[in-house]
Amino acid sequence: MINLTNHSIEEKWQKKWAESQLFESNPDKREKIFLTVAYPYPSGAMHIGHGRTYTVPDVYARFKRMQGYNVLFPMGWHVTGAPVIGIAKRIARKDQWTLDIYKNVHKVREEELSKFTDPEYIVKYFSSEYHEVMQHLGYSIDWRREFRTTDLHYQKFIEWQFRQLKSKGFVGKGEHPVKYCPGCENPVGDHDLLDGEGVGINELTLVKFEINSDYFVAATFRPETLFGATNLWINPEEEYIKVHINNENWIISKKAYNNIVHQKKDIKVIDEVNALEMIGKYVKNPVTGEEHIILPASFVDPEYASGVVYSVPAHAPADYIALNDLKKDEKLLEKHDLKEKVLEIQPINVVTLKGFGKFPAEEIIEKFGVKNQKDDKLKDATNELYKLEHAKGIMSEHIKDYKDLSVQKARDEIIADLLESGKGDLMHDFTERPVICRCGTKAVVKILEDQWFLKYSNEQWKELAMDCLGQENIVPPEVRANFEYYIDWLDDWACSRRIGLGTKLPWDKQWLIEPLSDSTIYMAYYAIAKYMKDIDPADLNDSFFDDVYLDEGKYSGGIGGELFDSIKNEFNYWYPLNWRLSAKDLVGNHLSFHIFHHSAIFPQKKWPKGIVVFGMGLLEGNKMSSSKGNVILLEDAIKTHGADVVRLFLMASAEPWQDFDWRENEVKGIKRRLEWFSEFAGRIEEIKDSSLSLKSFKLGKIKKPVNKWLLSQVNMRIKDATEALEGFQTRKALQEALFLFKKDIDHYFYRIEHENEAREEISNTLIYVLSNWTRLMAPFTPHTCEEMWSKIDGEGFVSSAPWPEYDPDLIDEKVQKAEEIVQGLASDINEIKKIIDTQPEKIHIYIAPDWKWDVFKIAKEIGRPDIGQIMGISIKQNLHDDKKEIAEFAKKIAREVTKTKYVGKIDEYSIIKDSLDFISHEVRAEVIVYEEPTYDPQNKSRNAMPYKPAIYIE
RNA sequence: GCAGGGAUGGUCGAGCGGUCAAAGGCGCUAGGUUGAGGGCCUAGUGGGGUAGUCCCUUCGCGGGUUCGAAUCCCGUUCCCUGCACCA
Repeated sequence: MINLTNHSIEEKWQKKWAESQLFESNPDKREKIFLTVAYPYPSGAMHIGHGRTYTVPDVYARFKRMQGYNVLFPMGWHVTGAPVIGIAKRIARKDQWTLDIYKNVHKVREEELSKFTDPEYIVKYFSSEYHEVMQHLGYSIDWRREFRTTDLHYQKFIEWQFRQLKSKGFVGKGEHPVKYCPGCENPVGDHDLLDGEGVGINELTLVKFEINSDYFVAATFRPETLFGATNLWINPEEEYIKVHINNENWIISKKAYNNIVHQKKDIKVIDEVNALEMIGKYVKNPVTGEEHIILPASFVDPEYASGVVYSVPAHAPADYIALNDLKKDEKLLEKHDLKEKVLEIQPINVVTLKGFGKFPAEEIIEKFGVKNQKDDKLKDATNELYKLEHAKGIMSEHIKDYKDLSVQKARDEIIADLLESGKGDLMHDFTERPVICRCGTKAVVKILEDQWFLKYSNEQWKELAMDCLGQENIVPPEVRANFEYYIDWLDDWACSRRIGLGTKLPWDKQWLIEPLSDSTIYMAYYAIAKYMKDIDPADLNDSFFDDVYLDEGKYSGGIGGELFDSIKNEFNYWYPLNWRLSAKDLVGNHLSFHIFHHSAIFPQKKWPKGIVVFGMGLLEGNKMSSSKGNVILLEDAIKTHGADVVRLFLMASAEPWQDFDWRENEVKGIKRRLEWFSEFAGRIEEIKDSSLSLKSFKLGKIKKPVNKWLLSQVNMRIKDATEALEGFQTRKALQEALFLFKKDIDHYFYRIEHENEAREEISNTLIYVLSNWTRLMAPFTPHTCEEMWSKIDGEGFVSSAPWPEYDPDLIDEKVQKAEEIVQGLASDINEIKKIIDTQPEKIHIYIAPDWKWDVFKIAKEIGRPDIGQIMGISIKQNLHDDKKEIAEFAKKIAREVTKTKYVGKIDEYSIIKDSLDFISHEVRAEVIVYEEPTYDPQNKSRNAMPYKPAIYIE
């Protein structure tokens, strides 16, 4: 047995692999496979969740290598991006929470932690840690190609990539809303927030209601309801102001100005407005031309949007109830002298909604039991109605320009119309509040101007991307629909950033290239990365990349011709990429970008060939999360369980695209299974009574059914495991190659326990099994398998041994069925024994006569439980004299036959005869099998059926 | 709301027209092995019945197609994931 937590064995093989340069892949005559997995963003320690991500490609790479392919599996470090900047700042600020996480979860030593005020240091620290852990796990990575995305060479590559995209017209300039902290004067990401994580940004429509050549500007999510407006709402307890913008004066709340000022150019405050005085005045509806009164409402949030709302009591529960509240509020009405004007306001229907009357707002308020405008249930009622009308609403008959349109469609058209006619505008606000920066300042939505975009909205580009996707293999196939959806849906993507590490936009150096955009075609960089250490970045001009990657133009620069040629050859050998592996949640951006960028830059023959998508990791049923401390570090897991156990568990507990759950208990189970496997050779030696060697081993002729059975099983497992691995189904492959296989072998050992003859045939069978099994397991547990392989004199490394190929001639359904018959017979006898509750001395077994086999075959060919037809054909063929018996039998098997797998006639007599020792032992009695029922006092033999011999116990 | 995926026995999870009372793991029960324990091996793990290989109920819920459905179709309820500037 191999001690799995004896790390010297792991180290020994890792060292030998490195010394023999086994995984350093160079172009040669063989067929190649190039696979990459998303390079990590090393802002923390590597935990078991990451472990699965990187073990899958390693297993596949090892598998393909054994199949004879030239496999390239490289690794790099994605250190561009903003998060580490925030982390470094927080460490510098001695933020306790951050310090705790890094000390206790990421297990960074005190003296190292003090250097973490430098973001570059953080990524360097963790990328070397990742590197080490990956080596400890025995990954078959070609480390000569390792790089960081801040390397000067890489930056040259990215600059080229972006100039390419720009020259093709796929990069454009525009504006874009972001979360922004006025205090820090910087855009903020989720990790920079104290509160408001995951909050989105909504677009609202601004509608201009004229009053004395100025405009009250109301914000709405539902501009299609403008036709049902009855009045305007403002909050009389808040301050309102007049601002000047685009030669217009807008009236909005003072607090709203603090947001809008970040979104509109050339906007300035020109006057204060007395809100109370405005109450009772009239504004003009820009689409209907009607006059609406301005009324007071406490529900109007002065901080949200513009602080002005127009009222649609027919469809907005808040408006409806605020109007009712006001109608009842004698004091307030009196105060503003509004009584008559308010009482005459009636809701106006705009949207027709099946199942509702003219005023759905009224109905939904009753349904939810909302009491007044301060009731919490108001929000639920509003959401409910909003959803219903959005999904199923139709514009009513009397809305002349938009009638019969769906609400969704009408809304889009109205927004476009308002913008075009200058009667409306757009603004943004958060979906939820509050959103607070870690510095304590309230964040706002800011429109960044001069922002650069990747124009994923470009139709030609989308088409290219679709074409590229169309020729790729997607694993699992269900996510293809996802890709199609996202490629269609993706809009322009802001690809420039103000803060973070990364490459500067080559033509506009104030911007950094955003990290999801500088990691889309870097697989092409791996192909050339191993040459970079001897190359001056200055020699990597655009002509270099044009020539190497696109075979366009001619390189002019300092790199020598011979060297240049091998770089170019190397790329053309490895590209296109065969497999790209990444996480499920990146389908909508990173992986789609990968497709977009390849299709834009590379000719079709260099387009990627396949994508594999990963699920998430759970820890004892809970989501793994470094920030919550709910992780196990890989390094720790390796120390306690051993590298192979960790690998095995990660591969066996779920398919790559499913979520896996790290349960300590099950990990221990896996460990025992692997120990069992590593003991296997020892058990064979015990049986053989001498040491094993694969040198000069030959299987020889196998005669015994049980040995044939095992050979059949082995070959079936090889076949199934290989097919599973071809499709990245590591779990299924291991079910076959380890768990079910182990059951076969348990069964086999149990079966031959009382076998004293044919020891040589048995040990030969077992050595055959061992040789195949060790190779079958090698991609999963390479250290254990190398150790076993060397102990049995396998040739070279098992890592480069030929992958076992199944022998179709050895997979024999009849042999498998025969074993089933023996098993079934023993358990049937035991069942009957239990029922009659005696300890018999003799058991007689009768097999089905030939005519029953014939009838059975006929029944099988008919395929349906049609007794008449079975009998008809059987009688016509004159299979048996006694028609009554045929009838009886036909009736019995009619239904049975649809449930039984028919593999042809089996010589049951010799099968059972060969297994008499085993059956006798199982049933603890003497067993006699008859070819003909020469002794059958109770006429039990008539019960015999194909695959089900009859039994008589006495 | 939009898109995608899912609901299987105590639990995790295969199966995706007949070989399905439904693989395998874990858990539980019994037996064997062991100095005890662990481990390992064997058997059982929805209910009932019988000299037998059978019957009944079950794969979210309700219908349907079929000689036959966990598997196909329709409806319905519930759950998970993503929806962007975050790697």
